[in-house]
Amino acid sequence: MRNPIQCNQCSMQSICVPAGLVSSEIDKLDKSSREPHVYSKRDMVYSPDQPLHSLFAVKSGSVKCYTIDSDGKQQITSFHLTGDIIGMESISNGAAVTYCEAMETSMLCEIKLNRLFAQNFTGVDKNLLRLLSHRIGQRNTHYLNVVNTTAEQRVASFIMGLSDHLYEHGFSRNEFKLPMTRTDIANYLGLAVETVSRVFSSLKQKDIIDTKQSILFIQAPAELKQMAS
Amino acid sequence: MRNPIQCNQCSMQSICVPAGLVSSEIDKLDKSSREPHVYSKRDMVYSPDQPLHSLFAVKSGSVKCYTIDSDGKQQITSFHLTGDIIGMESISNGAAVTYCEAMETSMLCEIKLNRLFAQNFTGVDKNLLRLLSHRIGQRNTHYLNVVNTTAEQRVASFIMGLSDHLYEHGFSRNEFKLPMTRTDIANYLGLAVETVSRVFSSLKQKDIIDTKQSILFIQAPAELKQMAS
DNA sequence: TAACCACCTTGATATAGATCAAGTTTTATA
DNA sequence: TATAAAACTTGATCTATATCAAGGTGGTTA
Repeated sequence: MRNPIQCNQCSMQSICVPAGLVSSEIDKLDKSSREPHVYSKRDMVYSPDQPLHSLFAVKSGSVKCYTIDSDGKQQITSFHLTGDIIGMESISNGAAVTYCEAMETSMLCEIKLNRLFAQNFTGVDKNLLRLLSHRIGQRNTHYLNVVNTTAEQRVASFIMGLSDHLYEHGFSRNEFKLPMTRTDIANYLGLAVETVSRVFSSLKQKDIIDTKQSILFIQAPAELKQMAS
Repeated sequence: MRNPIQCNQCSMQSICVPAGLVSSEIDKLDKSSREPHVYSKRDMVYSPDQPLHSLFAVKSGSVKCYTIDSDGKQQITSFHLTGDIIGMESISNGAAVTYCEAMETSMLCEIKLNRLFAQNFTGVDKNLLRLLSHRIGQRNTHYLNVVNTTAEQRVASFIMGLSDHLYEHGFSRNEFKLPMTRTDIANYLGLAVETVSRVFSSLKQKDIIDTKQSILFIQAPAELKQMAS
């Protein structure tokens, strides 16, 4: 692709794993690690059991990770937006464990693990360790949001989570595009689509949020946070 | 404590993080890292926000990790038995994020992170990374077991999970002690105690399991596995 | 051994959210 | 731009599991 953003100019430097590298070392990364790959909506980044010895950094766009059980039912385990690193659960066995699919046109950088493991790339391991540790915490948080909570709490917490993430990555906190369908949100939160739709309607009626197409406006962030608690 | 088992004789060598160390390096571990600490029932291993720069290996017994939300409600996030390493989610910020409490008399080894990070302990980082990656996968699995599943599926899957874990650590696959109460199981699975009790009764009536005090017998492993699917 | 207490079980009832159904709006495609 | 398909919404009904209630069991301590 033309005009790729170099790692040392990338907005993701602080979160991307190669951040532990000094500038001179970035040149040692091979081309596929330096340049983002473009995925169109519904393109698959990886599939279960596929050998995988890389992480991927989401430079732009969004992806969803999901499993498909024995009777063909999809279960979404995570959504990832700009600034996320994905594929961490594959390190332990060198193979993908979920499907990972682009929800819209997205750019992802591949980060090859053998490069990170090379001895001369000091400081990376510790960074990477923190990243994985943080992800374990995030998985726990999502679990806590789904177990023993009402539909309204789950949806409120989901929206707040997106809002916080986007804000941390320089986007608006109270106005953003929802890249996933209601069906996907419902699946992710363990609810029926109809229930999610009803919660959205109810939040709109209370003037806590508003929507225009896929744009979401948070009108009463404090109330929403309260609900999410 | 008298007669501690040395790391190089420990049954947990293959899973414990210091496994990456050669024998001569084990002597470099300080005393607290070499000798297990004994916890009695209800003793706290760590509490939220407490500075934590160690992992803990469960050499024997069992612990539960839980959070307490703003209105005082406990939510169990994980149970850990012999062979588990705990505290991984604390690496990212150097502080515990949950309570960790012994469910019975238990022995835990403290593994200090700064020892693992020391350069001369090569091979450890990669091991540790695999361990964390595996834990992310486990968290996903637990989430999948709780979201969009029936009470019977959750309980069946929970029992199978325990059975598999114990078998992997040299214990009987079909006869073992449940160290946690029904209330704790219910909380962990996002169910009411009464529901868990009813599922146990129903499984007993179908001759799939049996119980005698806190001992659980799996009489029809195949059927149970089928239910768990 | 008694007696207390935590834990467990079973039954009756209530309810949050699933499912079923039908229409509306938005998005994609020719 | 027209048309089809996908996504979303709202209403009616059903159901799995929560909640409420009460009794039973086993384990611990004096």
